[in-house]
Amino acid sequence: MWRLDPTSDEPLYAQLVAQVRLGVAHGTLRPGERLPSARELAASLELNMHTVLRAYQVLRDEGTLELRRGRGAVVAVGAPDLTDVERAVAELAAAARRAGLSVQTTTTLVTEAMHR
Amino acid sequence: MWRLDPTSDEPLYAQLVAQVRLGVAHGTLRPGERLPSARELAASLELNMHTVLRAYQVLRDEGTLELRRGRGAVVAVGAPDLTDVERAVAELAAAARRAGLSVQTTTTLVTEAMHR
DNA sequence: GGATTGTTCTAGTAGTCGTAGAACAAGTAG
DNA sequence: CTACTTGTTCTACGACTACTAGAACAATCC
Repeated sequence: MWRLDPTSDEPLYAQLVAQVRLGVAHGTLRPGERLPSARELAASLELNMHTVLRAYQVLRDEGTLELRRGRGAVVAVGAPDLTDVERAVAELAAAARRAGLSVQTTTTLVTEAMHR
Repeated sequence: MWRLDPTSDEPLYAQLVAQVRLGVAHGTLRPGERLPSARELAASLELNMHTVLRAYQVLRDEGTLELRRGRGAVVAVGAPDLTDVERAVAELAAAARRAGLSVQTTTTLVTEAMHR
């Protein structure tokens, strides 16, 4: 876990957010599991504490994490069942690849479909 | 077409890019069709020409548009068949909604699946 | 009580977004 | 050929975001 690409156009905090979301969605991170503290993770990734905290706060605001002083960041309860979702994702990825669509166009289509 | 939201956190040029991509993907914009010139579109949307041109250049770099001086922006050839893709998108949107996933988490899963 | 950890504050640098004006080059249309 | 259109390139500016940095504070854990 925690593979960051500093040259990406995606902000570092957003990369952290995405990886935690994927971990929770895939079951790699289970409800109740404790993540490294902001200072700890920042030190090991050679980032600033505020960068990590910003990611944690985004995840807290969307209900993925619970943050408490002294204890750190804990994965919230209520992990959804993703078997249907993962099958649908695989089918979509295959269809989009056959059609020659870019990743961006595909995600744009998904975003459009979910906003209705 | 051309519905922009200036209050969105998504940049204006990115909104233009997404709309052209969707139009081409859905067949609303057909290969060979001519888009408004950058100055023209900027005037009608009350934007700066550079903002529109930035969107056009992104679309040119990914092969969606062809830009030529004096003629303007033309949709490139090679529009894919999207029947399979659209069915897969609809199924994924439904599954993600049932699982309670956010739009962002869902698109993150799609991006991850297509990068393999 | 002492250590840990999130919270909040100020502050600085770098880069992006959007706007703005201008001049230029290549193509179109007459 | 001429006039017009259109994309290309350049500099410049204000506003905002991303990231880093240091410090002090408050709630929690052991």
